[in-house]
Amino acid sequence: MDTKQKILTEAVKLFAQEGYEAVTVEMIAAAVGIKAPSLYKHYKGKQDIFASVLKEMERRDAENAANCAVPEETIEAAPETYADVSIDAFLEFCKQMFRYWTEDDFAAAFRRMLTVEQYRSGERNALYHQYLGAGPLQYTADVLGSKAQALALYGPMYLLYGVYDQAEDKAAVIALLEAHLRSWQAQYNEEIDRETKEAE
Amino acid sequence: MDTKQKILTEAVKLFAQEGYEAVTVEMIAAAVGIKAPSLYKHYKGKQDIFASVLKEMERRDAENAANCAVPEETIEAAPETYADVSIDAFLEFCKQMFRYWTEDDFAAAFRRMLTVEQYRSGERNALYHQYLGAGPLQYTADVLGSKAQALALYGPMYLLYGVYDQAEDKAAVIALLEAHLRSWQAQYNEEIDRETKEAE
DNA sequence: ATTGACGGCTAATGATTATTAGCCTATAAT
DNA sequence: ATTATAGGCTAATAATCATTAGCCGTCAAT
Repeated sequence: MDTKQKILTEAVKLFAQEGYEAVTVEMIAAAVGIKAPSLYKHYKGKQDIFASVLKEMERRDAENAANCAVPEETIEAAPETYADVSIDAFLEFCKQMFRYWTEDDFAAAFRRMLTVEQYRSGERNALYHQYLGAGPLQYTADVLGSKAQALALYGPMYLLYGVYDQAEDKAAVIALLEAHLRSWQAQYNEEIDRETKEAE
Repeated sequence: MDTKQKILTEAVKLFAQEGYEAVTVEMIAAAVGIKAPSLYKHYKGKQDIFASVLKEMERRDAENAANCAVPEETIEAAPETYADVSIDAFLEFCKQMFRYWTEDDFAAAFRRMLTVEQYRSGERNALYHQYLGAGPLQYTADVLGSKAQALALYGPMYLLYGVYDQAEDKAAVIALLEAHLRSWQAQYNEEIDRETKEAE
């Protein structure tokens, strides 16, 4: 029972580090602590393990999304009065997402796996962008109502994923993220002010 | 003569799309238009081809850097008077770099290759960050004298690499990049003003 | 007690693949 | 003219790998 799950968690780590083709079923089996043929008692083959990793991430992502208060109708519903508090909530959501994709072992490995597999097929490219690239960027743009502001907010976060991965001091990267979110908000507020004045 | 070079340009494209392990020497040979054993008249083997791709990029990068007016002592030398024109020059340099890493076929393929190979060894990870990750970020921070500003400037550019790769309308991404550079500069100028006033 | 399924193992198989051996042609240099 | 080299080819080799066949112990349910 436990073995079937462990195969997925070890496989995603190996796929992330080596890439799908470079990982042998023997490597996965060794990481789990069994022999290669035993894997076939749980999955139909290597492809099936990969597909199951995708399914497992889908499951975990839904689970995680349920735990985060996703701000749905923030700006559109109340652009004036509640803008500040809504933006605060959205930035908190951004921070939670960042921590999820870096600190959760499975999610972090999955992110790296998609990164190294993204160019191998249109399907994988779509998944990469859905989870990590154009997807979050578009979502942020929808929330903020501005593509340029979305780029200014999410771009640095996206870069920090890679910085986090290789950083010795992980806490320092989180601090850098928080500093970014604060300074983005300051700049955002100034632009809102400017637009409000221009509207007069 | 031409064959030896073509092997590198076809190999880097394949390595980018499939990853090193997933590429067979036969695939490279087919892309070049010869049979696999003929590759060994030019290179010692697959590893040697990969190593030669790295060397070739090093050569091209130096060549490209020579063509770009790299602003060395911009801010440090003249923080007050020439700050604006220096920043302009640096932003132009950023744009040139972005175009190089997206529009130059070899550089774009090399960037994707490093992206998918970055986790396979410490050496490759170091190369990835030198060319694309922490390296440019650090350089930008040195030029601007601010890590936060470097993140705000380079983060979105880094994200746009991925957006560019999958975009149907490449010109629109370049336009997005230019809009980003302009709005970053506006925000940067405001922060400089604020700091100047606080200093009084 | 027996049975059957679950999950491990070893051994075998067939495909793929990097690399080498050895051959042939054209062309440039002596 | 001859010769040597560069650069292509086919055929062979040895290794690696995914997958299958078939065996065995454990343990829960009948």
